[in-house]
Amino acid sequence: MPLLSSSHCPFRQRRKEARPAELLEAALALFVEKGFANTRSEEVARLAGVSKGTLYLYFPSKEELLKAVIQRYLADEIQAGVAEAAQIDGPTPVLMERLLVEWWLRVYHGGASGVFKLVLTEVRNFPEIADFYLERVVRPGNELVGGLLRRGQARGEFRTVDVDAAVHSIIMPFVLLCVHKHTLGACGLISDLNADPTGFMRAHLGLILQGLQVRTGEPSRAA
Amino acid sequence: MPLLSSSHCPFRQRRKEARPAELLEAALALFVEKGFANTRSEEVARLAGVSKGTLYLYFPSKEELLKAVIQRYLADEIQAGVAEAAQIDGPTPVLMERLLVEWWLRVYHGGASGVFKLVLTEVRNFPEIADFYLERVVRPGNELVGGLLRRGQARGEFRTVDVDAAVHSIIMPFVLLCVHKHTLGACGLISDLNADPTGFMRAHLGLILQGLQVRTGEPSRAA
Amino acid sequence: MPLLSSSHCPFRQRRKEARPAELLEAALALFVEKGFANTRSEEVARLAGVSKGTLYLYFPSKEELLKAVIQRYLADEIQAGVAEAAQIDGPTPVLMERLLVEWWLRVYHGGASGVFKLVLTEVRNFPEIADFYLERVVRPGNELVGGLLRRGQARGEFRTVDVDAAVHSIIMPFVLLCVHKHTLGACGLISDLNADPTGFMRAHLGLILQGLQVRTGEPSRAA
Amino acid sequence: MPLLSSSHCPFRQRRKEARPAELLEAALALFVEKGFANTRSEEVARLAGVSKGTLYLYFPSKEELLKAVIQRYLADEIQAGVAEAAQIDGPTPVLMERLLVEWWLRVYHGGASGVFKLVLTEVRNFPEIADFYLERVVRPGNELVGGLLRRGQARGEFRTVDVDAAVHSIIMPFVLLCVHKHTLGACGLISDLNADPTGFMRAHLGLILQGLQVRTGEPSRAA
DNA sequence: TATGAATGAGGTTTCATTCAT
DNA sequence: TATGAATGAAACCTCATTCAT
Repeated sequence: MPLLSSSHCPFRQRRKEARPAELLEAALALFVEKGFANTRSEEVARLAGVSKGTLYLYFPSKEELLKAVIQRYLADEIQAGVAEAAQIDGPTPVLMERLLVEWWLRVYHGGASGVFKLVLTEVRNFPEIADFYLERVVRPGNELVGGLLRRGQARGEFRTVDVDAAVHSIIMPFVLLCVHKHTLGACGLISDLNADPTGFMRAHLGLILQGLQVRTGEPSRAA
Repeated sequence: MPLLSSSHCPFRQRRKEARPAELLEAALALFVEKGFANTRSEEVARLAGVSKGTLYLYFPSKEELLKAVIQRYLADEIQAGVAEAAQIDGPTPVLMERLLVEWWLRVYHGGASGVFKLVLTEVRNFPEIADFYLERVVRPGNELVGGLLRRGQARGEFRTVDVDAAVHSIIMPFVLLCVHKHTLGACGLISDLNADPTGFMRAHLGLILQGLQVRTGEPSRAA
Repeated sequence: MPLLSSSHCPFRQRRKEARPAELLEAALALFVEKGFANTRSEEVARLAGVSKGTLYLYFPSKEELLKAVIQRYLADEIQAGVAEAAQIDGPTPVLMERLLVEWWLRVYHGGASGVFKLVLTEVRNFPEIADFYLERVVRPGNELVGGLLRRGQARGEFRTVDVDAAVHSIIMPFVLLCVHKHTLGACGLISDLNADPTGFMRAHLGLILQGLQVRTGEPSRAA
Repeated sequence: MPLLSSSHCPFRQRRKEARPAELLEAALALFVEKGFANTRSEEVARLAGVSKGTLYLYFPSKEELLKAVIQRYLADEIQAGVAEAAQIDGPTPVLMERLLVEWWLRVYHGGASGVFKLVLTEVRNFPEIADFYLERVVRPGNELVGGLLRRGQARGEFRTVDVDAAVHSIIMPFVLLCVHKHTLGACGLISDLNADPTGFMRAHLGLILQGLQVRTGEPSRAA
């Protein structure tokens, strides 16, 4: 990022560089809340504190703005999680608990949370989103969790299961939790779920980890 | 005087009674595929084989059509599942496997499948949908699965777990599987998941059921 | 009117012959109340107790229905007034008072009243109406009142005035009173005027008749 | 930063300020000519030299445009008349002749003329118009003329009559003259009336003033 | 760089009229 | 004769996008 770019007029310069981020933030909030088609581009501009025309200086169309929002808010968080995963060590169940719950809580409370709803809502209309989402979100996510599962199996900590299916069993509730936050949860309902996301995440992972335990008398893969 | 007016026109009469269902079917397909806002009401009419104006003879507005679609396609399937659950008996794990997988496969392959996407997509714009969805879908569903879990715990088949959380651990992947069918799955991607939904459902439930098993040495609630 | 026309099926026959009148009555009420463009042809049919299609068996279009309404409800009343005028005799001021007030009260309380509003409202859109209205309403009316004025002048009862202008001075408030009944008067307002139309008519004619009196010292035409 | 934004665009600025008046003028002409319901909002825009969308930048709906037209074109003229009346003095009959005929000729030839037709045509559909019309037009008008009548009676110039009724006898032909200008008069007919409005107004007022004269031998109120 | 006035394609909805029964 | 389901032209209004300033 050009933190110290071209020099004249420092104030406008700073604004100019901040604009895209401000517009993306406004767009994320509104697209998630009202849906892409129901958000007027002027609303995005106003929420970002600029005028309609200015939006088009930074993004060529509303559709490109949508894509930019998704890219911006998903890639970061996912990559952070993957990077984190590479750095820690210890018994896999403990590791999974620490890594997944902590990571996903950041996702849940951060900007990326709403993007899950946005992607589900808009992929059919903008199929390019699918490619990006699969490449940058689904695949790294699956590999991260799948890697942990295989690690646990290799170390004899987990019993032998269909890794791909288990990955989905683990991740899907996490994803849907985010989606609910911005759909039913935003209507003042389903309070039990979104009232205590941490509690649910822990309970969910606890259930799954027990499901992965090596059953007595059953030879684990590592044995 | 048309003394027989109530049935004086067999062909048109039959059409008149068939229209609403035909329109709802067309609306479901298009709303799920393209989103509510991106579907022109004329498209719905054409797909149902009638003209723009005819749609408005049966539904007062596009918005009411949406609500009718959701009501029509969800209530049926859910109630069928609940009714089924009341009639069978046997060991709870077997029962869960049979009931949930069979039932949900019908949901997955039937019309209700797309409604999950539709609800997630549109609740924020039409909050009345939330009430209906919670009352008719979320609550009965949670009670069905929660009842099975408590039954298993009471019979000493399952260990003691947070029932509400476990319900979500079980159901959420089933729901998201339906949503994926109509989002990423419809983009020709994520073939592993939507290529073999039965396989995933079985694997998922297998993992969960093992997670619910009474651990050796741990006193179950029933013991 | 064919009161005893073709013989079979007396009930339907009677209905069939009553239909046009019933439709005209319904149309008058609705056109006056809501305006021509804001009245749906189905509403007219329903108020007349028939279905949409039946209306078109009797009138080829909504526009023709409008014209028929105006013709039907104006011609009668006006001609009645003219006919009446020819039959009475006596001092012209007394005659005018009797004739005009009585006649116009019938108009005011009858169906023709609303047609004045209807004509003012719709002539610009259907200029054929103007011809009919002028020929059948304006001209006979003017001639009736003008005739009375000239009769009074000839008999030395009225001073010499511009007859055409005086005709309008006399008639216009009568016409506007009818219009008000269906416009401002129908909004629950201007109660003083429409609360006592007879009172106003008498007072108005009284003022005019005094205005027509032969001034002392001024030679009347008859002298 | 656009520090001078409030005036940074002289040409467009001037247009922006001129637009509402231009749109109101176009709307008046078309609404009076074709009726409110028969005038497409795009026609109004085109006549004002702008596009459909621009109209909606200045008026939120066609209905609001109608109300704005009525307010704009009536209030001005009426208030001008009232203001004028307060400033002159002399014998009441002379005063009435001068004031009413001059004032009303301005109304007749100005924009307000058509609004009378518009109000009569549309009050039933938009009852809010009635309140405004009564408050701003009917009441001031009645008070103006009523005041003159009472002044004349107090000064012994007029005989005792029902003031309210006389007010209507005076005003109604003036109003209907305006209405005729835009209805029958616009169809190329009734030429005698609208060919010489001044003549009619004078003749009408002359007749009324004679009707108000103190009759010989009758004690006037002032005597 | 930033603005916001202007555009016009496009969407929802209405309703006069037709026609099979 | 009477019905009312069906049609589709036409109206209102929105909003993404442009461009003069």
